[in-house]
Amino acid sequence: MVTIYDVAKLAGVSAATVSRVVNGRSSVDAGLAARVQQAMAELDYRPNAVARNLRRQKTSIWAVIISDIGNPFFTSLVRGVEDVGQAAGYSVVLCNSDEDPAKEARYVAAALAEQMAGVIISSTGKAANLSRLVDAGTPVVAIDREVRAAAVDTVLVDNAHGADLATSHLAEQGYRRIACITGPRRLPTAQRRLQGYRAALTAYRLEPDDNLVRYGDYREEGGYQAMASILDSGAAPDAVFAANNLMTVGALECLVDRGITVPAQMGVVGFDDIPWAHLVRPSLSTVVQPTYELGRTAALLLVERIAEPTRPLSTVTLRTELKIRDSSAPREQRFR
Amino acid sequence: MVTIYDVAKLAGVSAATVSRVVNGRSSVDAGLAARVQQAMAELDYRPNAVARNLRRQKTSIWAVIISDIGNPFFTSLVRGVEDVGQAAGYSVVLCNSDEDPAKEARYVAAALAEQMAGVIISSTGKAANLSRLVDAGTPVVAIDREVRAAAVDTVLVDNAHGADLATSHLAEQGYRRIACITGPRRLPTAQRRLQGYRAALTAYRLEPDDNLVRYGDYREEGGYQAMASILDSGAAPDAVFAANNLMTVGALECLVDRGITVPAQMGVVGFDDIPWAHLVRPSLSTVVQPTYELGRTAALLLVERIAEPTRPLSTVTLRTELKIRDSSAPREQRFR
DNA sequence: GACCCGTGGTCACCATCTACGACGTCGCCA
DNA sequence: TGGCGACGTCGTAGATGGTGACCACGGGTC
Repeated sequence: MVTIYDVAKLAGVSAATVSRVVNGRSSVDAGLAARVQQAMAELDYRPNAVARNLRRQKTSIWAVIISDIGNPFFTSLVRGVEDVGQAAGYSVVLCNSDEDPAKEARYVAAALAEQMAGVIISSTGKAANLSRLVDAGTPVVAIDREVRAAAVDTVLVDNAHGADLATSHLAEQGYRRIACITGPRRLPTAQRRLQGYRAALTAYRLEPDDNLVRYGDYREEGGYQAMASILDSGAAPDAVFAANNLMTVGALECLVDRGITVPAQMGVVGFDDIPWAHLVRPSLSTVVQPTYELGRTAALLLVERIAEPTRPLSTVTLRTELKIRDSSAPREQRFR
Repeated sequence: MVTIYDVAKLAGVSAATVSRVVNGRSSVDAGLAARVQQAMAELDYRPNAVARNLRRQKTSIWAVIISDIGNPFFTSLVRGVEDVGQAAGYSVVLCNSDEDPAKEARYVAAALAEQMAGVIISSTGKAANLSRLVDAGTPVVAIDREVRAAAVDTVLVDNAHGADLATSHLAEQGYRRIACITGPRRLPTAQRRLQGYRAALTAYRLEPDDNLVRYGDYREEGGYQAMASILDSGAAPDAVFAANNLMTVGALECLVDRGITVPAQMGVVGFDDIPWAHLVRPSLSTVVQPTYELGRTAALLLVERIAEPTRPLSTVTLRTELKIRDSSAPREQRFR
């Protein structure tokens, strides 16, 4: 490995001068600087980031800890983070916790041990993981999922409102027995989306029925199971609102398997878009989240938090939007 | 930050002893070890990985550099890498090059500077990036895409064979004017898949026609454009083989927009599965790659390479499999 | 009494950064 | 013109946290 001393020796200066040239922090005589530059080029010198990190007590890497790499929700979110991060001089690496608090804890520990410059995290819900970062002084931004017990900047979408939109839309289309498949109980997004669903029922004077509600796991399998369970319960839904994209897919699969046609026999609206939603037949109505913007916003917050660690906490809530496609076609056209 | 010295002072031992307890390398008296453990717990001591990395001259992190985080192909591949990596004591972080050699170079530079323990990379094609890693002694495994000019272990799928399978299948189903949308010219996977397509044409005595071939960008947009271009050229295809999943989706969209029905007017087979392929109507026939296994195999090779840096290079080629669904239904049923 | 082994401390080292001080030059003023 | 202060530039030295080679010590064994 070529070190700063090798460069210094070749250029006939001290290591400190080479360091100054590399970092451009302090003024160095132009002639000397040129000699150093040449020596660096000649030796193909690359500063050792590990040593630099140790000395500076921080790195120039951000960790983005996401809860499910298989969920396309995160891909454009990550792009948003990356674009801002790169522009600000950071490398962005991704860690996949797979909804497993233990795996999340591992990555949090790694981020701490490696002294990452910042962390953006979609938490599995364990506040302790976040607090550990905050206590160590690592700048953190929570994304998609708020963590009440931890004092961190947060970027959310208006989950309740989006769910309300979706459910209201179904109600307006004439559906009367609207089921809801929400996410894991412990996740605030699941709670909020359920709230929004219930608010819409109330607004449209539809009878709430616990037999129409299930808690899934935010994955395809869970959506399938929940849909099957609702159907088997005899609750006789005529529509379903699924609280995330993968569960919507799972629910659809279940409906296909049971020979239930959408939307003729069952209206469907999902929360969060899926790629190729328009290729799926029938095309899926969904609550669309501004995923890229979510990532961007989180990254901007992180930049600000790094620049000013003591600034007051902020929570940014972004708007969702209902995208109406075929799976929630008006019921009255067929049955009234 | 709690350092090893703080722990040492509290436990009344030297820092070296604490280090020994932490790493369990050398024998330490049980009583002392217990005191050290207690002191560590009391202070919530976490070893500084940066300092350790500097001293040891390597980290315990793997970087997986992928070319498109939006492509679901990579998600299960990454899971395969992670499962093996975690088991072997490594943390796995993801870097997204977005098919941009400059971004790839950035991440390679970061992996070098941070002295990553190993790198698994799906290269954009710039051999220089790989060689830089190899020259610096970083263990590297190329995945999905071979890089001829670089001396690295490689894990591939039988691209030509898979493309041959897909094209032959279309031919057997009675399609005669089979188009091909392959990937960027510079990528070996694109070349191999085109080879396989041509081999199948030859085998079935179908006339090759350059008007039926396009080079896309492995993204949705490129698939759309390529499909449109083929249709506009007057080449009159009756089927199309698209050389990756996202381009297949793009091609389908184009067909939908033009009112061309699949498979009645156009048979379609894609390379690499997409999630929810069975929900898309018509359901998509695809060449399925063993993505999880790809990741797993690459990770295992990396482990071996780390253990034995001088072992001879190996290339593992995994089998693909044709999954027949509705988009390639027999042509003769309708037209003969 | 010599040797060995288990145990634990000392110290050099990893590559880089930076506070501090030294040195030289320049300008200003007497 | 000489002296002094200011400033720019550069080197020295210590610091960053942890590791491991080496050494010292003490007790046991032959």
